[in-house]
Amino acid sequence: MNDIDKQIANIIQADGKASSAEIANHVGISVSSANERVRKLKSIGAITQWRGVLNPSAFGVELLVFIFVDMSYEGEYEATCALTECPEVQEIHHISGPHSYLLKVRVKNTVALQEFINTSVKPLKAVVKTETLMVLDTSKETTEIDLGHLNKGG
Amino acid sequence: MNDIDKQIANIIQADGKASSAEIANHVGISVSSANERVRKLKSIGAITQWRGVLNPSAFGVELLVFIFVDMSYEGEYEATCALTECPEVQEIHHISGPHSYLLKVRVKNTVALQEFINTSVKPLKAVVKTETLMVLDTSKETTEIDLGHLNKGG
DNA sequence: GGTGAAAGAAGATAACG
DNA sequence: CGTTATCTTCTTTCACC
Repeated sequence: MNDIDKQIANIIQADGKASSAEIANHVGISVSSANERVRKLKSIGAITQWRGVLNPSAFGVELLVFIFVDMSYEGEYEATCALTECPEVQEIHHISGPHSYLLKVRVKNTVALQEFINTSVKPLKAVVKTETLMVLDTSKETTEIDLGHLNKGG
Repeated sequence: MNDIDKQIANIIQADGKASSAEIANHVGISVSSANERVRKLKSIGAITQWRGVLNPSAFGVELLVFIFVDMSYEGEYEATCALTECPEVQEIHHISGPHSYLLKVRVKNTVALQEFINTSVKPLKAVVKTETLMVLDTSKETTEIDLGHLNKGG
């Protein structure tokens, strides 16, 4: 994992459709070498997947919310497993602070949100309390990580 | 935008490397038709981009945090613009409730977090207060949206 | 909208320097 | 690690239903 690998990863995380030729040109190596590096980055789990990103509202999914979920220790594992299975749940984070978990959830509308909370969250044994934050507007949303100055702070 | 389009979008959001032939097979149309539908989904903005997803820890980015940012109205726009430019910031959501904004931020470690808050957040005029939630563990993280039962709740 | 065929581009593999 | 050659696969385009 040297600087060229990071450059390649950076290209791919910005454009999943970048061809091997484009990658090779940008980092200044041959196509076959670029191919080999991408293969290796994938095999060691540095690049985990390729995805198309959809515009939720184009599919009628208009609501984005974050939900704090407070859980008791008993049944915690089962609860997170159940939540993982919910297609509306995009992210599940175990967090520090007064709340146990933070969920990122996308649903069609408030009716669907109500239904999700009532049928998929509240029935879980471990769930003690929930607190929902409605997102009014999202000005940035990317999966890109900062590979620009990895020496920062370390 | 019919059912076949949604099926195609669903395949692509799960696997950005799915070939036209694979897509065509799965939805039961010809390769050229599948291609045309993908082109159209892209042109109408239903599919916004293709991305490779990196494993942050493979690149030394070990910390994920959510930061509540309270802002005054004055300078709010400039502040969000400035935050948008920060590579550490993956998401910026304007939210309801006592806090103004919720940021999703990835940095190398606590030192980098400290530096980010001190140099990129606190100096912004509109920023009144911040509250940082540390993520201890992430059990699910995807960009996929639920296209399975779009009639839910509507 | 959909199909199938053909030409061009890109990917994967292997031998060699 | 780069080059070249080869094989395979995907994409794009076009004429046609």
